[in-house]
Amino acid sequence: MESSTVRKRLIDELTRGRESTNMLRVMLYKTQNDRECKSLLSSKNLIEKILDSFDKSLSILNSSKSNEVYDVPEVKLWHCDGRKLKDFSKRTNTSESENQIGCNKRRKSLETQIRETHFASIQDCHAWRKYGQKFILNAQHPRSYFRCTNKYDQGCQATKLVQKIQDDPPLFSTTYQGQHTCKNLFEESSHIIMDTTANNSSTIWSFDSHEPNDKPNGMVIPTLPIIQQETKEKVQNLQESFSSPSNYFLLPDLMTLESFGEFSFLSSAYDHEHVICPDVYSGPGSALDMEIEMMLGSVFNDCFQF
DNA sequence: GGCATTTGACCCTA
DNA sequence: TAGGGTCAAATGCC
Repeated sequence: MESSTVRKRLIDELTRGRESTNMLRVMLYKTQNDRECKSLLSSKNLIEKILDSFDKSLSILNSSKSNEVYDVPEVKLWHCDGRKLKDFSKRTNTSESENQIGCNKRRKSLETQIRETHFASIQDCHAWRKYGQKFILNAQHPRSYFRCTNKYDQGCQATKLVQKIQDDPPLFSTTYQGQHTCKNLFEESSHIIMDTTANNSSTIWSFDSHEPNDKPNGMVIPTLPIIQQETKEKVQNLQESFSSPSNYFLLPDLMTLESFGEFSFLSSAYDHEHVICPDVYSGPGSALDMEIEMMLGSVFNDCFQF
């Protein structure tokens, strides 16, 4: 089969799967607040579609005799201990070792993880502070450096660097270095809010689509959840309990987003008084959401890197 | 005023 | 020595 055809089929199938997954997620949240569970049957159908997409994609891959033309990433995570790193950008005159981001040539020795996404990573739920930006040799866009905001008060050594590696559709590569050793107050706060929502179901999770053309590859980017009045007070109390104004727990990574100016459509939600990070505002289905996001989201994100 | 971001300079390593 | 990573003063925003 011709490589371009295979590629197109793969993208089509994966796109379908991704759209279905997003729809499923919306349904699950809807079901969460809908005691009648009307959408359960449709959810089952969606799951079948997703599985079908996966099966077809795998079938296409398996039926191809060589993998040299597809450039499908085989490794999702790369480490600095000698395991393979993916070519990070369109460098042409550099050696392979120089293409290994954060490795070999530089001082980094901490464990490194690389993720490529169509957005600048908005759901890791850690507060990051930008401490540098630099144009990298042969890179089209500057690389931004972030450290955990708890670096000094808790000694957290986690850092990440974000680089835009493609314009259309926007593609970012985020390299996480080191583990968070800080106490993640997001997790604590989520428990408080979970209890609240479990009792009164006053939450609205809005996943309305924006303009389709605003999103790369027709991705459905959910709008941020809005907390209604009943939870407002508890969130305010939560915010007041934070000891320092330097702890910007509300949508920390949107700052990252905005630093790239690519997702200004989120600004309205970002400015909303009661908007918090989706991972923070964890309703009863939040664990499932995280799993979906981590498992399916990362899979599809990686698959789109042809 | 306090905080985050920007940016030039410096540090460190291959 | 080149170049990526980090620091810290300057600047801007709220």
